Amino acid sequence: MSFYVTTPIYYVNSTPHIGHAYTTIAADIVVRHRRQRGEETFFLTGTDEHGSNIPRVAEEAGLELREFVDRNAAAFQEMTVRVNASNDFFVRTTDPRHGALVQEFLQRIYERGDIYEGVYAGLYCTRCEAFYTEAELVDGLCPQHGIPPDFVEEKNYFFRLSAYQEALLRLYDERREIVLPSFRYNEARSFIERGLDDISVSRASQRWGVPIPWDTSQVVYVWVDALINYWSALGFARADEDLRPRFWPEVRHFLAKDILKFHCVIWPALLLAAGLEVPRQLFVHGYLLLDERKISKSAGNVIDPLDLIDVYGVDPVRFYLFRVATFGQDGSISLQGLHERYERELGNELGNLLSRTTAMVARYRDGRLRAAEVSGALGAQIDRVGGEVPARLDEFDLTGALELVWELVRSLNRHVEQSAPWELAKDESRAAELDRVLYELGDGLRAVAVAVASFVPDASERILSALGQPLELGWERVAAGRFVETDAIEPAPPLFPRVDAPTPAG
RNA sequence: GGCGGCGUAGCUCAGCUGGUUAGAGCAGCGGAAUCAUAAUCCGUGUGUCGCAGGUUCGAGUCCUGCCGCCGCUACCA
Repeated sequence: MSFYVTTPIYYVNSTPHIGHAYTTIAADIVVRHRRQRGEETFFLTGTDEHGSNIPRVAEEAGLELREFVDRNAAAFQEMTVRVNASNDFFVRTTDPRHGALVQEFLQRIYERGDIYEGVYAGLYCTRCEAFYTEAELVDGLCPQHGIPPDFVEEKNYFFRLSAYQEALLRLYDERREIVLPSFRYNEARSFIERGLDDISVSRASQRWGVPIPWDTSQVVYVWVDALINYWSALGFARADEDLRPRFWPEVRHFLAKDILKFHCVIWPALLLAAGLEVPRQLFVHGYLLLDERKISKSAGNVIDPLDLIDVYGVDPVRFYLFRVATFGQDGSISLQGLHERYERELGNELGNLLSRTTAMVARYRDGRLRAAEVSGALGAQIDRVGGEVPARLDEFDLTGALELVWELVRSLNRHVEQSAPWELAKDESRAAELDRVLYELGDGLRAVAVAVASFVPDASERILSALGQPLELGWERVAAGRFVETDAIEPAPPLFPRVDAPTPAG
C-alpha cells in the first residue's frame, strides 16, 4: 500500500510563518507514522513561484526576479529543515521540469476539448490572483487586501469547469471521505451543487509563468500551475524513476481552509478533464489563532516558527501545536501556553519520568535491567496505545492520538508513586518486586518513545538511547514486554531542560 | 437568504450511532511522598450542558423555533 502526502506549495510572495509550519508538521507526523507501519511513502512539499505578484514584490524588494524567488524559496526550504520535516522532495514551480509537465497536462485537457478561447472582462485583484464582481468588493476595494482592483479585459483560455458539476457530485456521493473533516466535505459539496462557472486558465498580460503550449503569448494561470505540482513532481523527483505509477492517486493532500475550493473542486475537475484519477483524500485543517486573533501581517501578530524553535527546540513546537488545538478545527495558541506545556508536560511529566526511572535503575541495580513481567493494567494500556493510535491517525485525528499516548505517560508516573521503588529498595526480600517495577517503567517509557516518535522524533531517540534500546521504530514495538535487556543505564540528563519564561512583550 | 460550525466547570476543551449519580487538563484549595529537572502523586467542582418547546421509559447527545459568535455562499428589490 503506497501512501503519498503533500502540503500545499507555499507562495514565495512572503516568508514562512507558523501557519506554514503547522501544515508541514502535520503532514510530517502522519507520514512518519506510516513509515513506522512499514508502508511505502512519499512526502512532498515545495514552493509556488509564479503569478503576477512575484515580479511586483521582487521589484519592491529591489531584486532580480530569479534572485528574489531563490531567496524566498530558500527560506521555505530552511523552514522545512528546521521543523524536522522528512520530506522526500521539495518541488519548485520554476523548475523547468515542472513547467514541461504542466504543459503536458494542459495539452491533454485541450486535446480532449475542455479548454476554449474566450474574452475575460472584469475586476481583478492582482494580490489575490482572482476576479471579483462588484458585489464582492467592500467600498470598491478587494475584500482580502483592501486595495482597488484593476479592470482587465483580455483574451484568455477557459476551462470548462461547468461541465464537471455532475461528475464531481457523483464523486462526492460515492466517496464520502474524500474530503475531511465532514463539515468541509459539506462545504465543498454544496459549493459544487449550486453550479460552477468556467474558469480562465491563462493570462495574456503576464510573462512570468509557464507558457501555454499552443499559444506561447500567454502563461498558465498561477493556481492551475501550482495545483499540477502534486502530479508533476512525482514525474521528476527521482532521476531514475517516474513515481507516478507507484503513488498516483494514493495522495493525501493537507491544506488550510482558505484554499479549499481550489483543492476540493477545481483540482479534481482538472484531473478528470485530463483523464487522470482524482486524489484519494484531502484533509482541510483550520487556522491557528494567536491569543484568539487571526494571525496576519496586518494584525501585527505574525510568529516566526524559527524563533520558537530557537528557544524551545523543534520537538516542543511540534508537540504543542497538536496538543492544544484539535487538528481540523481552528485553535488558539499563545507563547505562554507553549511555555506551560513545555514545562509541565514535556519537562515534568515525560522528561522527569525518564530522569527518575534511569536514576533508580542506576542507583538500585547498577544500570542493569532484566526481563520481567509487565503487570495487567499497565501492560493492557501499552497494548491499547499500540492498537488505537493508528486508528486515530488514519482519520487524521492527531490531537486524539497524542492524547492517548499522554494518558500512558501519566499512568507511568502514577505507577512510580503507587509502587514506591525507594521503599522496595530498602527491603532485600522484595528484590524481585523492585526488579519488576523497574522493568515495567523502562518498558512503558520505551513504548512511549516509539509511539511519540512521529510527533517528537529527536526526543524519542534520546529516550531510547538513555534506556539502552535499539533505535528501531517499527510500530509493532508499541506493545508491552518488548524491552531489550541492558546493563548500561545511567541517570539521563534532563530531556527538556528549563528555559526562561517568555517576556510578556512577546 | 441558503448551507455548515460553534455555544458544556474560572480558563482550554472531550463527550461516536440517545441510557448508570455529566468528564479531562490547567488554575485554586488541602494533603502525601522524596527516586527525580522542587520534577511527582492523592483529595477537593451546588456546572440552569446558550434559551424555549417537542419526540422518548430515558436527551448534553435526536426534532422544531429562537439568541449569540464564526465560516462558506448567494442575492437585494
